[in-house]
Amino acid sequence: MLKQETLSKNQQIVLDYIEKVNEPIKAYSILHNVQKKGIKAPLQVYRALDKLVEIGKIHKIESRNAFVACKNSNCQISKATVFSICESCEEVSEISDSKLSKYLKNFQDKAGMKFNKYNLEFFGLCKKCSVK
Amino acid sequence: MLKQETLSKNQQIVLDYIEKVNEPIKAYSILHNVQKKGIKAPLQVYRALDKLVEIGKIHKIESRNAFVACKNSNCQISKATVFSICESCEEVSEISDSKLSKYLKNFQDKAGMKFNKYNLEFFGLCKKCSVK
DNA sequence: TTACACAATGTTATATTATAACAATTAACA
DNA sequence: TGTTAATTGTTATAATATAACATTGTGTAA
Ligand SMILES: [Zn+2]
Ligand SMILES: [Zn+2]
Ligand SMILES: [Zn+2]
Ligand SMILES: [Zn+2]
Repeated sequence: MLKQETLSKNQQIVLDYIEKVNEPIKAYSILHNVQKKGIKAPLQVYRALDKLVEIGKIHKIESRNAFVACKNSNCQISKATVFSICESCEEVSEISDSKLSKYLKNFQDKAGMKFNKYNLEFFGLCKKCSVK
Repeated sequence: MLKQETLSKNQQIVLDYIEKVNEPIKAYSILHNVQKKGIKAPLQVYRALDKLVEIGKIHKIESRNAFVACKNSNCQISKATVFSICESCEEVSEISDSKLSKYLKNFQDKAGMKFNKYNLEFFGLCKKCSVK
């Protein structure tokens, strides 16, 4: 079987919603908001989320247990993610910095581990919250 | 009041256990293992964990919801953490690489955010699991 | 076309992780 | 000593995530 190129019904419903809200959102919040589309149980959401993360359409913000759509068309594999998170307003942005990416991709630890993935989360204050 | 320099009873019990096991461990696993010391409820564990994270004695591995003792005497503030995680055996190590630290500390994103903290998790296969 | 394999779905129940709320106690300090 | 903040104890509950199993859909190949 060829690799799936179209999303299934539930996957599409969940992705549509995540792309619409355009900010990190939690699984149960997704559930509440797609119930009118026929998705009834947490598992249906989590399964869709798993798949969408796997194919890089969305990312999980680990420190927040939240999911956000990928806006970075070139990270379709979800293997190298960098986010900035405002600790005041919780605004999250995906950072796309080729120099940083290259640096991290090539990073070698002393124990000789073979890395195939990383996730970096920066925390601080966004511009708006800095001036408050 | 001066900044606390000694740990409270529950904080010390939890820290002792985390340092003893010397690998990432989950909150409820800690709970089960310190019940003989008189800690009875999840909240007692979580409160101790919060404090220990805050003062940098332990770190949270966000992608695993687990906690590990800090072995890196110079990151007493828990504001700049880097881990390698083996996706096969789940071994976790704290990476201390001054060049990487400096690079990340000085990283500036395009939106002008002021960062005061970061957490980086690398995923891959450790040496042992690579040869399997 | 039929049979197969696999992906996706539906559903119920349950496991795991974490916090709310409130009362009581202890420790630091002016 | 009186005041404040930190810590503890306790019960209940919220929030996040998965197990298990039956069913349906979909692409592939005999
Ligand atoms: Zn992305
Ligand atoms: Zn902000
Ligand atoms: Zn550390
Ligand atoms: Zn390993």
